[in-house]
Amino acid sequence: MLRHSKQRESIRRYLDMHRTHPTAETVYLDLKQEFPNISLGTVYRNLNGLADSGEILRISSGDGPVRYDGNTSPHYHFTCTECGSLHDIAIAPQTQLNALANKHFEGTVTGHSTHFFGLCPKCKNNIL
Amino acid sequence: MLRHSKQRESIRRYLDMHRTHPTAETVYLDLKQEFPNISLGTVYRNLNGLADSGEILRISSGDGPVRYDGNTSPHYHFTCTECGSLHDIAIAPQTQLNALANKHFEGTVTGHSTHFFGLCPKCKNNIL
DNA sequence: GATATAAATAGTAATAGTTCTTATTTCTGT
DNA sequence: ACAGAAATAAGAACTATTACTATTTATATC
Repeated sequence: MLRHSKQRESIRRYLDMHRTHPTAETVYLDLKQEFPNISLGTVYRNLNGLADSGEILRISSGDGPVRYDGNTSPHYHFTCTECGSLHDIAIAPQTQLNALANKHFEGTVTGHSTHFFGLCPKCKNNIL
Repeated sequence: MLRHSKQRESIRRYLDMHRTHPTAETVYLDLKQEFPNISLGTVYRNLNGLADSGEILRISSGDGPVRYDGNTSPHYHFTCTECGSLHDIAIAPQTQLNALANKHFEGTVTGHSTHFFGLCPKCKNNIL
């Protein structure tokens, strides 16, 4: 039986208000203002629970810590190879990729995860 | 100045002969037959060096250890959500994704990494 | 071939990110 | 109010990887 907790509610609200793709560590440090005794384990447990139930997204660039996203509407992500910043890319789900992959694979492809790389707007202009 | 080493040569050869997408740990344990004193650090250093110079590929599914691939010809990868096995998917580079992403992003998208998920042939048949 | 030098190694410590364990606290149904 | 179950805080443990350092090894030059 799932029970209410102030901490989980606060984590959910944090992700809903901040569209900064924070790490567990960032959420933890920020929520310490509200809950001085909150523990990192609680943040991880709840972030992963929320992600498992589809209320938030887990973003992994393949490098560095996992980031979380309160925006569950379909979109993709981008990491700047220069400064490491993470951005949203508003393109529709590329479901044709799954279909294409299925044609070339004996198993069943049900999904994919695509992460883009390049230069963010800031770094694009700061190139010396 | 880059110098020859028996260990690096053996690691390169291992990746060239085994198309099993091994982890650094697996390469380490297997090469111990040939070099009983080889160290895990040496394996990591060389795998990463080879990947940086484009001689092998680094594969990250976003979960678990990095895997390495001696097959540098363009292809994609798939992880079975049931058993965790990793497979090749022989589809051509989807460069149009970068173009599409660029249209919806202020920065410059130069590449992407796509990883597929689903059921491998074995697990597809073993569903009880 | 001997030798100097810089690169690579083995062995191990250290780190980053995350999960696990346990005693305590807090929900919530009765 | 209270019992039982779920969630928590605190910290230990774990996994994957990188860093450090003394020693070994490759290779350019003599």
